[in-house]
Amino acid sequence: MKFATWNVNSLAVRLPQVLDWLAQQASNGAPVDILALQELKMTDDKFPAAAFAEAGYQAQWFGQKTYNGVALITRSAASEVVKNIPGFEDDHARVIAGSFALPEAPATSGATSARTIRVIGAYFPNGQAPGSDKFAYKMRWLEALRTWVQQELAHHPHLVLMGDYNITFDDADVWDPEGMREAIHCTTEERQHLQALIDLGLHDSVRLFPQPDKNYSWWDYREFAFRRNRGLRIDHILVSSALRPMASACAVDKQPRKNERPSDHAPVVLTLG
DNA sequence: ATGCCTCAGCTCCTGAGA
Repeated sequence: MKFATWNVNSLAVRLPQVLDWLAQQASNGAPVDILALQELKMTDDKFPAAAFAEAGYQAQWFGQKTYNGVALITRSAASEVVKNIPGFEDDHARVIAGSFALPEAPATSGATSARTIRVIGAYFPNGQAPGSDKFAYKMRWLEALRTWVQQELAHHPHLVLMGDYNITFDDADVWDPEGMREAIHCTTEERQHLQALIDLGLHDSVRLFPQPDKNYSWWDYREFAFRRNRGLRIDHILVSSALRPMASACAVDKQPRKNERPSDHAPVVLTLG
């Protein structure tokens, strides 16, 4: 079972690249089962559901004009779909969650929660700069997310939280750690929130496996940052402790960043089983 | 360089991204 997250920076612009990438993944033997998209930048009525259906995918989406917007593109049907963090007032479309059948679940337990996987796709706030109103919103959002994910984990031991976190774990995720010391995406406060998610019993999938040096998921469009590999690792797939033993591979796929007119983010891909 | 690139929108500039 294959999971992926990709901030596409406008689905209207990137749709052909997403469809090509899904087709290419399938032709390589293992199709993506669940793809979380961020930054759709479109209203719900503009979502290209028919194009995904033609490619063999169902979709759940939560759009917004100009900014934000998230979706789950999936081979099987979603249930228990939730949009945004319950109880947290938010003008932004940043979260979409769904439950899916888990084929690899242990046969010993008959509980529904053991046979389903809970998937949360999220576009974490950027935060702009420490001390700004947007940073304060990011902190409030992170606090609400943690509280909700804790509740979700209690009901769904098999849980994946993936998306554009807009937070680096540590200096290894930053091309210039000294230059970006306590800058946005790298502050102690943001990293404490990320650690608080880990402390709920989640694991950074990428770090479960050997990775290349300077392993990033986002590169600025400017200054030839991708060519120089001046990037950040801010897109993450966190898996719960119950799922961790099933993880067999996880990596950033840099190939789509080499496309003509690419997103500034590359997809991260996790294989379970 | 409070810029550099890219995208959306009340589009020939501005806000936002990260």
